[in-house]
Amino acid sequence: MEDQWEMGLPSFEDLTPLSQSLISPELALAFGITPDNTRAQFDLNRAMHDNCSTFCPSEENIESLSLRLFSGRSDYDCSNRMKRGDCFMTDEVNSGYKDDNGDENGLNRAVKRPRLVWTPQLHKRFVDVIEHLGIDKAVPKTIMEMMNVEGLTRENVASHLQKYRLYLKRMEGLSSEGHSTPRRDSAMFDCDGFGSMSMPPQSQSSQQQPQQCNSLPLMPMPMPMPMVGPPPGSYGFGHLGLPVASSATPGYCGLESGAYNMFWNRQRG
DNA sequence: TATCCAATAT
DNA sequence: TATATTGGAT
Repeated sequence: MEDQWEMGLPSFEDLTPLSQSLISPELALAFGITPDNTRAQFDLNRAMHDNCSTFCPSEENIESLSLRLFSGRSDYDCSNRMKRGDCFMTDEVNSGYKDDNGDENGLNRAVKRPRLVWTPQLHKRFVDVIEHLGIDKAVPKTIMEMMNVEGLTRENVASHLQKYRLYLKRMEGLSSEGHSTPRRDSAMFDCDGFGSMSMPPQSQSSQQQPQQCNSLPLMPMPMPMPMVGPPPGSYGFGHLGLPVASSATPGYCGLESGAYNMFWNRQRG
């Protein structure tokens, strides 16, 4: 039961090793990518941060590759973004793209990280960690580290945590108003979408010893991002299993199926 | 300098 | 609405 979030996830064997090239030799050839400048030569951590769709386009998406690669805004604030770790420079593709700064050479361009989709599985892990730590000790960096999810950034977690705290606050408000049952919009943080709310640690967290929490292993296994795309082996989305959405193409890669939206059954009034 | 966090932007 | 980004505070 505690491990339900693992259901449907690829097995370890199913995952493509990061050391393995993510693009076919044919594609590499087509884009003029030599072994010296492929992903395998990058810092693997950096590679894990990439949107797989950027580098593993399905054949039918190849045409939009260059758009997706550089559809982010110009790198006007890149030094800051780099510092915050949410963009990186690439010299990988010379697509002829011309950005706002008139840079035609395709070098040292900032590539915007695709936005993360918090799947129920991912959120479950998030909540597990918070329960493990206790809400008072749950800060973005710690949560990120304990979640042990490849590619997940502190900013991702911070943003989600902010929202989660707002949710908790709202729930507190409701309970203090005498609502015995939370409204259905708590489904937002409903892990499985069927009412098994992941309640905040709050009172339990202070007494809870880590060993007593069996929802997280003490040495958490690295968790790949949930797969939401084509199965491994194809050149579609999902080699790294990054559940990312391009802001330029909302809903791309069938993200709806993994996102909260399908669980969001908000009732007003 | 790194991080947190609330406000704000997208 | 969900998530990213910003900027002040620590």
